[in-house]
Amino acid sequence: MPELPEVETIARGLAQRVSGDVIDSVWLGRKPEPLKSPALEIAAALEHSRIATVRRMGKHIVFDLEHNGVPAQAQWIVHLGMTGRLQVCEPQAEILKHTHAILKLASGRELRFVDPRRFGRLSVARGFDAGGIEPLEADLDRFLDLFRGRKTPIKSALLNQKLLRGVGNIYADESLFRVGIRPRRRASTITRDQLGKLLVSVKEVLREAIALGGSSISDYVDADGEAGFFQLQHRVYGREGEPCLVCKTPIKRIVIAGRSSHYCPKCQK
DNA sequence: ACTATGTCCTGCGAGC
DNA sequence: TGCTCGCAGGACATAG
Repeated sequence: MPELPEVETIARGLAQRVSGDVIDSVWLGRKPEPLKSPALEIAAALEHSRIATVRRMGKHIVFDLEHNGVPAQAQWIVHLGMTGRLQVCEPQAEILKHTHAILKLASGRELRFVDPRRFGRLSVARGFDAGGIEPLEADLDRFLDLFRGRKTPIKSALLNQKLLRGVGNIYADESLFRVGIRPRRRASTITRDQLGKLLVSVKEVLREAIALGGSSISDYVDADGEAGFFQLQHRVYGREGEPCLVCKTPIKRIVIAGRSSHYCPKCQK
């Protein structure tokens, strides 16, 4: 479900709501499938820890922990996959289907991880490395380096988290539309000048989306249960057959690396 | 080393 | 109404 802007929105909301709170106890669903680290390791790292900060790295949510004011070695890492949600609620709130983890907080509230499709992952790490570079912090030289000699379609390269972290299917399509590059264009065939413009539009799209609280397609909501509004700004994503907002040509949908890809055949070369 | 493809899951809407 | 099909904000493992 969530890409960089959605994860950023969620992490900010969580930071506001649970920073400073202490994790009294942890319940993890019996099936350890959504866990990347052993359940016991996760529980041991979380229980009796104070949540110092909550922040985003790529599409990951990082909880920095501390014990008695001393920063802990371990960090709690949450990846929401396609359908993962973190909800802060009162203990009496109905436990939703597909709830896989419940953290009881000293404030009396609970932090719950809900994920119907189970693509999300919970883990603990030390000095977590999300791989790739942060698009919003990328400078031109490092951005150009990512694509040098790559024959893969530019869309695939943008989605590769080992190169660039945080861009997903929606924002890749939207960024490419804004610079007029077709998603199937081989990365190595794009000029420096065009890649420079691509970096500008990636940043632009991500910043605008964050400002609107992300894109809510079917069920995405932030930590407060609020939907985002960037879906209203989508120019190609999800608009197959509808007229291009610039030239009226019907938007095309093709499949690249198993992912739906939307573009305007006239505006994008 | 890089690239393309299949797989993991559940739920929903479209079409019959 | 009820079924089947295709599709979904992601990331791996595997094969070539």
